[in-house]
Amino acid sequence: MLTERQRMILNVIVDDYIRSAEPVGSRSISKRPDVGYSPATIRNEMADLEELGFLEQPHTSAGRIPSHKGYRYYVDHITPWNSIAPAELNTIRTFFAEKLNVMEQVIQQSAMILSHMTNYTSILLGPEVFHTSLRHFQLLPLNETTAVAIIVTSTGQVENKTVAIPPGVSVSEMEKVVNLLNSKLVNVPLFKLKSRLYSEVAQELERYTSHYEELLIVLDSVLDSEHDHQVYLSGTTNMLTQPEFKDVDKVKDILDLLGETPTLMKMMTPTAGESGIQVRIGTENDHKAFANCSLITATYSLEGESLGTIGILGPTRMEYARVMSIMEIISKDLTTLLSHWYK
Amino acid sequence: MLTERQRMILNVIVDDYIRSAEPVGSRSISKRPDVGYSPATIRNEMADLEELGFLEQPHTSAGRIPSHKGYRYYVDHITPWNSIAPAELNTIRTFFAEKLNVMEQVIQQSAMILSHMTNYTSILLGPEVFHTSLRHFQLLPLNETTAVAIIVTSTGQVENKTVAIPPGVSVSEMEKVVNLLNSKLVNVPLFKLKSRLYSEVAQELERYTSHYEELLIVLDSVLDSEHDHQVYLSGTTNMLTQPEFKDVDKVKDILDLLGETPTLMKMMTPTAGESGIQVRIGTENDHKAFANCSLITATYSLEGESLGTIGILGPTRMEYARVMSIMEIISKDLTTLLSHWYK
DNA sequence: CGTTAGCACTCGCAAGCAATGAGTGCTAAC
DNA sequence: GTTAGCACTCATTGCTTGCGAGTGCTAACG
Repeated sequence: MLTERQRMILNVIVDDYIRSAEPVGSRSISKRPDVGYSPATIRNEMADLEELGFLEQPHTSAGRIPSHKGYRYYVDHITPWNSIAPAELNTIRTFFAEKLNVMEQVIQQSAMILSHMTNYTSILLGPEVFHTSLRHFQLLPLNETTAVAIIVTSTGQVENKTVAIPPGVSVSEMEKVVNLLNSKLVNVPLFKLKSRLYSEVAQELERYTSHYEELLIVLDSVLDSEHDHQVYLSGTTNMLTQPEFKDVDKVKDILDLLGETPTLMKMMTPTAGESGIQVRIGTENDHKAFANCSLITATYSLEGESLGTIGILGPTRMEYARVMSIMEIISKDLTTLLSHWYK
Repeated sequence: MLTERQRMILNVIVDDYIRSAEPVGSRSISKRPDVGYSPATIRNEMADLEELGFLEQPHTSAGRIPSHKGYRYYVDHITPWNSIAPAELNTIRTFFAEKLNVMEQVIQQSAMILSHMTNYTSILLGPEVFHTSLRHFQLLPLNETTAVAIIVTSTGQVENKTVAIPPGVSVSEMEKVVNLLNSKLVNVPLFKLKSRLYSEVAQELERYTSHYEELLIVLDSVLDSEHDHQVYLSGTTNMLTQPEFKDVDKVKDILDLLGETPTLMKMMTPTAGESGIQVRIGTENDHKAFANCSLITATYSLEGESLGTIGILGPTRMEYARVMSIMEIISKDLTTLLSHWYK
């Protein structure tokens, strides 16, 4: 569809624009040592590329900038992802060599590394509910009226919730309930807990205690605990350093959106069947606030099943090659780290 | 020091500037129905006020704006904190009437209410370590090599940490250790835990187990767990809506600072001996990034001892009266909520 | 003597305008 | 097919000008 020369020119334009954030003119392209054509020739090709929809002109008499389609082509044809210095690779490697034994810490630190290395905003999604099951359930009384319910998951995460003890329920009664839950619900995936509570536990519970209904309500609320505050952000203010976001209003929309955990989760949840590194350019993100942003995501996994997602959000004018290499490395390293842990 | 009329004029100027964010001229003051003087008279007074350091002129031939000293005077002489609508009061009251039984949730929600009602940024400091003690300690084995240590505090907070089990330690040994810790350390303030571990527990531990040293290292790291990730932010992007921060560079510094938890903690920790509502205007905050911001803080307490701090960060041109009323109410309500809980 | 009217003066700001220059499209020549 | 040349476009810059909001000062007024 595109001639070799057109591809080359498109590449140069995207690269240049990523660097400078300014429209690229024919003259500056022609002056590059690896381009052997005069400005006029370049101009002809650029006109063609614009007609094909790969380039845009902010206004007549300005240079060209890549269109979304142009970025898309560029991204789809990035060849060998060089563009990452050995020193940087080393940063990553030494990080993962460190002894980190809390999942949450690993994720958090990974987010920081990502945003620092790229100068964009990083969004990490923790291990997902779907692949995590209950390992242990516990209830610790605090005083006569309240207790802490503790849920330990198969990935070692611990969630807790303070609950009110229904009046009249004795300690031994509570113990029985806890034992019942552990025998019935261990190894059940988290997202199935609530349905299992009703299908398997409820009847038996009725036999154990007279406070059947109150207890069921409490247990329901415990198992309901949101397993979704597991979105980690880092480098949000990096957005502000990008020249395209010097307009405060635009950036506010973006930052506001970054504050909405549920939205982020939806955005970062991989579409079924897709794996590897995903790039969503500009309006391909279905949020209007991200119309001028690109989101690059990758998944990390355990035993072939994807556990979570790492993502980088930046302007459409993003250093795709570089970011994609970094993501590739980090997602792989996360995967191996996890498999070492749980083997 | 100031005449009645000067005070009145200063008040009008501050009020006006808070509303409009634009320098206030003599004419507009004179036109207010409650001001019975001509622009010329006002001008004379304004010249005096400027000489005294209460007002500033951005440039000749512009109106006046309050200086830091002017704000300070204004704040110190705010009289009846009216300025809060019954409907708003109701919002707060119904919020605190809701059944909230997790400390963390209360704090988080309070942060949201504060930022929503004021349209500024709210910073909340959770209950401090100093007034919290250990209620319960627990160790849950995950598999042969790792376990989750769980610490429940007297305020109902639960912290957990994954630790490696020293090889060779049996389950019964672990249980003994846990029992020992509970008998020795319950009701000890969190910040004393580590010293008590060595002074009271260590010797006895040596008699119980042959893995004395390894276990001590593990326990040390467990009790070390940072109790400091308890700064809650809400409405950070509200900063962006203020006209004085339409310059992205300034706002970036502020947002960056807001991301630094330790700095925030330091800033929000009340200076000894001070209580009630504190206002720090402009450069009174010792961070250069906050030179154009004001920080209003209040503490909430339990049984007379202050537990934590709530704060609002906004531009120096802040609705002091309004914000201070809201803070007053919320800090009091937080205090009563807590005392109801723990009584 | 405090207050006010009047007036000259300052100065930021917006509008208008010309010069600049980067960049284009087109045509004709190589 | 490539390139040199040229007329044209248009955002940006710098400059001038006029406007108006606001001041400070002086003199007059009750």
